[in-house]
Parts: sequence; C-alpha cells; structure tokens
Amino acid sequence: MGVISVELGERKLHILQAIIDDYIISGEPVGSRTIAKKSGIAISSATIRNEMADLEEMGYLEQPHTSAGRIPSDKGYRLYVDRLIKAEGLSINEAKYIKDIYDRKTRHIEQVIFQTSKILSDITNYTAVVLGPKLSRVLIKHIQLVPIDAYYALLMVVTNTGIVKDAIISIPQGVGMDYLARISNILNDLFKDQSLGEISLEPLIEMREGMIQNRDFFNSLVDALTESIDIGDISEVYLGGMTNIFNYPEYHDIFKAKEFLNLMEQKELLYRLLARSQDNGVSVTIGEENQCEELREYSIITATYNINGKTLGTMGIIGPTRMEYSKTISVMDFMGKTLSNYLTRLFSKE
Amino acid sequence: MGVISVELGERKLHILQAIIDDYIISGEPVGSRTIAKKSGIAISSATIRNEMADLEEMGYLEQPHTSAGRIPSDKGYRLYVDRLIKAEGLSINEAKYIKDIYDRKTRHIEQVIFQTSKILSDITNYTAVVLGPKLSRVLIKHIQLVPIDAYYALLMVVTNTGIVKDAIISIPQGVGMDYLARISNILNDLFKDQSLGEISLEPLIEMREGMIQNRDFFNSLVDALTESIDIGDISEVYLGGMTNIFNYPEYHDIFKAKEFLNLMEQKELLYRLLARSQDNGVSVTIGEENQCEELREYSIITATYNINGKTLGTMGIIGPTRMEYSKTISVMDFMGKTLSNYLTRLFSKE
DNA sequence: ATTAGCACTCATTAGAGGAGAGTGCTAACA
DNA sequence: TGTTAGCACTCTCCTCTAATGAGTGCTAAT
Repeated sequence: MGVISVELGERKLHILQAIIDDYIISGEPVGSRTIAKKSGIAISSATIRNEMADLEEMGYLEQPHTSAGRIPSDKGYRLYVDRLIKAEGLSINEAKYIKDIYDRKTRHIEQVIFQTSKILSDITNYTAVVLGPKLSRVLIKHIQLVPIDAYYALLMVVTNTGIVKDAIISIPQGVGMDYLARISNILNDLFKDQSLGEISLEPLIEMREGMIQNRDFFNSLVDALTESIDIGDISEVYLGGMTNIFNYPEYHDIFKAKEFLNLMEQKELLYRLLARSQDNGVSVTIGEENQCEELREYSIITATYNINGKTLGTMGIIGPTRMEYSKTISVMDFMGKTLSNYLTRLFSKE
Repeated sequence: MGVISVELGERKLHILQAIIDDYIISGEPVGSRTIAKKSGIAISSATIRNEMADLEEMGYLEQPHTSAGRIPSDKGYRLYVDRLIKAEGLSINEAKYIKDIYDRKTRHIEQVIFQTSKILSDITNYTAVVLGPKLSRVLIKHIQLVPIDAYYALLMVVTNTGIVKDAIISIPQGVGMDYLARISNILNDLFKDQSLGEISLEPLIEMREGMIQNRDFFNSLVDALTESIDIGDISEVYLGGMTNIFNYPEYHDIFKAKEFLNLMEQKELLYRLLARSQDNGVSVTIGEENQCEELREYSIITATYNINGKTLGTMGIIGPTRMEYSKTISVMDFMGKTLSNYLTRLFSKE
C-alpha cells in the first residue's frame, strides 16, 4: 500500500478529501462544479472532472449512474480515515457535558455503562453499543453462601467491579449455618483474587469426589458457579439511540430500517461484533471490511475501556459508511479514556 | 349504552362484524360488494350500502373519502370487542410451544419475564411489553450485611421472587464482622416478611437518633435501603418484537415508525401505561381511549400475572387499532394464567 | 323493504415531456 | 503538456395529464 503516495498526487488527495467531506454531510453524489467552488484550490471543474475519472479508475470513487456525481467507495473511505482526517477535538460544551454526567456518582457499574451508551448516541447521532465488563477479566473479591431459609441458600460472588452475581441453590436437610460458613471459607480460599477467566473448578470437583454426604449440594454448587462464569462471559450489551439511523435519508427505506433494527435486537451478534476488536485504542471498520454480511453498508468504530490499564470492555458506534469519521473517532477516543479514568478511580482501591 | 341493542338490528351487527373482520386482515377500506359476497347473508350490495350508511351515521364506521369503502371507527372496534368476538382458543401447537418454553426451569425470574415478552411478540406478531414484578408487592425474605473487605460491605435483600437487590456501602473503621452480623439480625427482625411497599424505615431512623458512633454508616445504610426500594418500584420493563410494527403497511411511513420506536425506548412511559391497569384479567384499550396522546392510533391489550393470586405485574401487547382482538385477547388470557401458574409453582413453597 | 342501474367521485397509475445536474470529449489555450 | 471552455449527451426527477377502476349515493322499479 505504500505505492499509494506515488500513485496519488497531492492534488488528487485534496480533491478526494473534498469530495468525501462533502458527501459525508450531504449524502448526495458530489459533482465537479461543487468541488471547484468549495475546495480551496483554484482549478476549473473540467480539470477536476479529469482527476475524478482517474480516482474512479483507481477505485476510490464510484458513480451511481453516468450523469451523476461521484460517491466515495469503501476503499476511498479507508484512505480518508488512514491519511486524510485530522483529529478534531471535542467542543468545550461536549467535554463538559460528559464530565458532568460522570460526576453523578454511582457504584453500580451497569448504570455507568448504560449512561455511556446514551451519551455516545446523543453526541454522535449514531447508534451506540457498549459491552459490560468482560467477566473473564474481572477479579473475584469475595464469595459467600448465605442461608435464606431452611431450604435455600444464596451463592454470592462479588467482583472488583462491584458486580454481584448471585444464584439461589437448594441446601440439603440438616445442613447448618456453620457448615455453609465453612464452605464459604473454602470457596474464598480457592478463588479469591482470581479472575473469572482463570479460575478452574477442578479443586472443587476433586473435593466433591472425597465426599459421601451432600454430593447433591456440591453438584448444585458447581453448577451455579459454572453458570455464573459461563453466562457471565457473554456480558451485558447496552444499546443507545437505535432510532438514530432514521436521521439519514439513505435509511428512510423501511426494509433497510427493519433489517437494521432486527440486527440491533440480536445481542449475541453485537457482542461478537465488538468483542473481536481487542486491541486497545480506537479502531475503524468500514463497510465491506465487516465480517458480518448484513453490516456491509455500515461502518463501525470501536474503543476499549479499562481499569488500571487492564482492558475490561468495548464500546462501539454503528452508522452509515458516510460517517463523520473525524468527529466520531475523537469522541470514541475521549470516551474510552474518560470512562477508564472514572472506573479506575472508582474500583481500584484494592 | 344499553340503547345499542335497540338501535342496532341483528343484521347491522352482522355486517359490522363482517366489515371489521375483513379490515383487520386486509387493512384496506371494505366495500359493499366484498361484504355481499363474503358475509353469510344473501343480500345485495345495495342493501348493504344502505346499512353501511346507517352504521356510519351512528359512528361505528368511517369513510376515508367519498368513493372509498368503510373502515371501523374506534367506537366500532369497541362494540366489536365487547359484543361481537367469540373467544378463540389457542391452537394445540401454540399451547405446546408455550408450555415447552416454560418447562426449561430457571430460578431467575428476570429470564422468565424476558422469555414471556419474546413469546408474546412471536405469537401475536405485535410488540410486547412485560413489567417485572412490582417490587412493592414482593416480600422480603432475608436481609444481610456481608463484609467484602476492610472498607466495604454488601447490603443484600432477598425477596420471595428470588430477586436479589444489592448495594455496596462503605463501613467505618474498626467495625467488625460481629457488629455487621448484629445489624443484620436487627434488619431481619424489623423487615422480614414485609412487602417492600409496606415497610417503613422509621424504626431504623429512630435507632440512628439514639446512636453516637457510626452515624455515617447508618446514613448510608438508610440511603441504600431507600434506593433499593424506590428505584425498585419502577420495575424492569422488557420489550419484545419492537420491529413487528413494520409488518403492518399503515406503519411503513418512516415518521410513524420512528415515533413508535422512540416511544418504546421510553421505559417510564411504558411502565406508566401498563401499571395503570391493575384490575385482574385481560383489558383492552382502543385508540382514542388511550390517555397517552402519542398512542391514539394504537390499541393496547393487557393482562396481569400473580403468585398465589396476589397480582405481581402486568404484560401488554401494543399494535395497530386494527388488531386481531379475538386472537390476541385469548393469547393474553392464556399467558397470564400460564405465567402465574409457573411462578406460583416456583416461588410459593414458603 | 330490497335491488338493479347509473352517474359521479376520487385515489392511484402510467406515460409524456421538460428541467436540471452532471458527465465525457474535443479543441483551443498558456 | 497540463488546463480550460464549450458542447452534446445521459439520466434522474418532477410535473402534468389522461385513463382506470373501485366504490358510493340516489332513483326508480320490483
């Protein structure tokens, strides 16, 4: 790809940029006259037409039909994102708006994540998806079996993100509080300070083997732990601004709209979509680059958040390929950092 | 309204029914010829035209424009629902489908409620809203303060529906496990077996007055309890089949669709909408009967579910006024009863 | 009271024509 | 050789018109 800079002269790049900038705002094919007037350089529309024809041949532009202007191809957007956009800081108002919201303290991380999805969709005007903390990355702080009544006890797992997983399990006749307390201690000794991803239930299962009494109880205990770890890993998915897609005329078509909304209802799909991008920082996927067939007309921008530098989860923005990349990338970068700071402050006093 | 039966002869009723039956399926204004052919009675279209003119004058029908067929008015639908529909049982397949899903046991009531919303929207092809258990109706089974580490403890409230509300509160220096256990016991004595709606924090606040040490701790305790009760009452709202509205051509308009989806995103609105109908059994609200301005073009059918006959929550279906009332009412009735049975079996062994 | 017949209404559809935006090409120009 | 003005051409979109047809209301006959 290093050849690009040879292929593409300064002027071509400038024209490509002008076209994409215009198309992102208008959504309409861009003609040579428009560029001749708006772009800084003083060249005639005829010259620009020649350049545009070249750019089309190289695959950066497309033409919906013969007598229309040009629209960027996915390859065009890729070049644009990689080389043409300049970082665009958030406005003071926006930064303040975000900070203000995070100032309302909660210790409920779900609330925070939910808020984040709302903020993202509000600011960007696209659809936001935020994954809750990937539970395999989360540390166990405390496990306890709490008796509720004669028949049931509550298995409780508290993590360093303040999340509490609980499961109700039935206890056999004649098991007393002291017994539960003993088991609690054992569980704590076994699992404390391990991450949910690392822990192995082996020792517990071995223990069970040695037992004659209360095997049923141990079974349900193992089951409950397994479940809270497994189910846990497909972490929560929070969606914000689903209907924002209607703001863009190319999705006024009812079938496209329905298709999109149906995708957004499939939490597992969204999870897979975001969970993949594990690299830190902001990453951009444009149109056809998407693995997912149905999302070939959308772009996705993701960022991660962490506690103490340890990546915990992902947030994403989904919008049309003619997305305001510059603005959106800045927002994602800012939000990733802000959320990470917030969470670190909140949950890291070990 | 008793006059109706005088005003409306047998034949008018029959015609009205035929028109509504047809319109519910087709969504197109119904003409006299259609009725003459389809409805059982052998009358000419001219006669039916006369009857239709009468029905329109009485307010049961409307005419979109002079040379179109008739469509039912909300008043017409009301008459239809109250007097003309016959109960329509579920098909064996449907009943089986539902039973099968409820057979997969979970003790997580949220899961069950979520499933319910999916089932409802799947079977009816409308949008389903299900409210989680109204927490004011739910009984406290157990309260406990569990120390997590030197700085924090977990306040845990277990209810008879298996829901666990938890809050992390910070504990003052030098407070030991035995102290927390003592407080736990006090809380249990005070609140056990009361419903969240009934309990008063008065005694706790009084206790605080008598204290010199640890006032801060008591404050956060009271706060946490207050919060889990208050926030709790706007119970969870589960939505299923949001995009089902797109199945009906009259909502292919992008603005209507967006308006609808925006409404569905407002959980509090949905909560208020359903929480109102507290009477047991199925209730139907048609078009203009809706309090909510924006829902004047929709009909809502609600049913309640209970544990041991004690009403816990509400489920609802939202769809166009030309809804398949007969079918939907049956489904709601069936689901209300099925869910109640299921929950009763699951949570009532006191 | 019912119905056949007919004139009338109005939404919907298809087609024709014109306007406008934009292109590619050619020839002239610096 | 790169740039530009000019022009014919293409294709979409809008508007206008006419035709179609479903459905009505009224009248007169049964």
